[in-house]
Amino acid sequence: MVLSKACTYGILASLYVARESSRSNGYVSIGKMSEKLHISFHFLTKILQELTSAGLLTSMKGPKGGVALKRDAGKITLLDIIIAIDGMKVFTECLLGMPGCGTEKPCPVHDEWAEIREDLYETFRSKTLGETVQKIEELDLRFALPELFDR
Amino acid sequence: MVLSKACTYGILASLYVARESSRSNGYVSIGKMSEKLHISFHFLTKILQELTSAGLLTSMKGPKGGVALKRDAGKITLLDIIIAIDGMKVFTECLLGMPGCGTEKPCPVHDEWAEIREDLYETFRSKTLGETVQKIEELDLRFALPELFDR
DNA sequence: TATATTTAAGACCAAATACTCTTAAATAAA
DNA sequence: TTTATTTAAGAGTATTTGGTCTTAAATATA
Ligand code: SF4
Ligand code: SF4
Repeated sequence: MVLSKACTYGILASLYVARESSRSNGYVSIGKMSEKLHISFHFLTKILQELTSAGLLTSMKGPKGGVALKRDAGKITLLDIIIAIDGMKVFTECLLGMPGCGTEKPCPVHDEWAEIREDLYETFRSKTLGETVQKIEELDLRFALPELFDR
Repeated sequence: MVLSKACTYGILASLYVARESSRSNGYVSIGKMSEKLHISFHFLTKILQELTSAGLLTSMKGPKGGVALKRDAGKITLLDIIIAIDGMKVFTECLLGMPGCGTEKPCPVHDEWAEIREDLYETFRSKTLGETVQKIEELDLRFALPELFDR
């Protein structure tokens, strides 16, 4: 698996928050979100805390509390989320897991792997939450586990 | 990490076996191989057992025993090794870990991910152990952990 | 045939990841 | 100001992956 489970949940949740705030603006409840996305509340909370401390979300406690995007949805990319949760290693790690190996004395699959890694990076870097949510609405794409949130 | 540790070790070991048999033909000792590649003997043994039961290697017990390629090095691809150890899931799995999601109602990154996955598959499918070993010799590439085997 | 060598098999242990639970702190609203 | 609600923090548990160790079986060779 390229991304950790926590990271994929983080992406799905961020998209959910971006989508909700584009409608109702205000804080999005983690409890409600966890039900809609079918992700364990406590686990999701912890993941969102990472995004908050990374400066991508803000949170508020108490009734009507929850999380919200800190920047505009058009200014946060999927890459931002991934780096905050899994780190850059996703895009720098070696395919064959060799330490200290690089371009000077590469292994036989380095060139292809470096290119694929670059493609992945570019894919995430070029997608903002805003654009992605828009695409989801337009094309009726899915971004939740089995049952998509009702409406 | 795209490939499991076991899988990367399996690839490195297969290349080692292919390289050795191109010189000395006969069985390659797992003990010696584990020293040269700096991989734990017992762990390596277990991995090679998987490759043996997958029909990629043959083994022989006793003095002068070890493992050898079952088919010609030009007839075994890196993909064969990967499928034997990690399975096809490497190339079919969803980037966002969504179950039962496919092309009919895809998520916003499906197209890019499907293409990247396909590139990866093609990279491994197109590389035989034979060709790869040849490339290693010609270009003096590395395929062992820190210390490459001495000669 | 006896012995040393080597893989096979599987139990076992360790570390990382995934997930849960409890308690505390903040805050909105009654 | 009291209470209900909600996130924060961190301890605790489960599962998966990575790795070790022990014992058995095969076989070459002395
Ligand atoms: S050369 Fe191969 S082994 Fe080395 S970093 Fe690149 S992909 Fe990894
Ligand atoms: S559409 Fe997205 S979530 Fe669904 S299988 Fe493809 S990559 Fe995964």
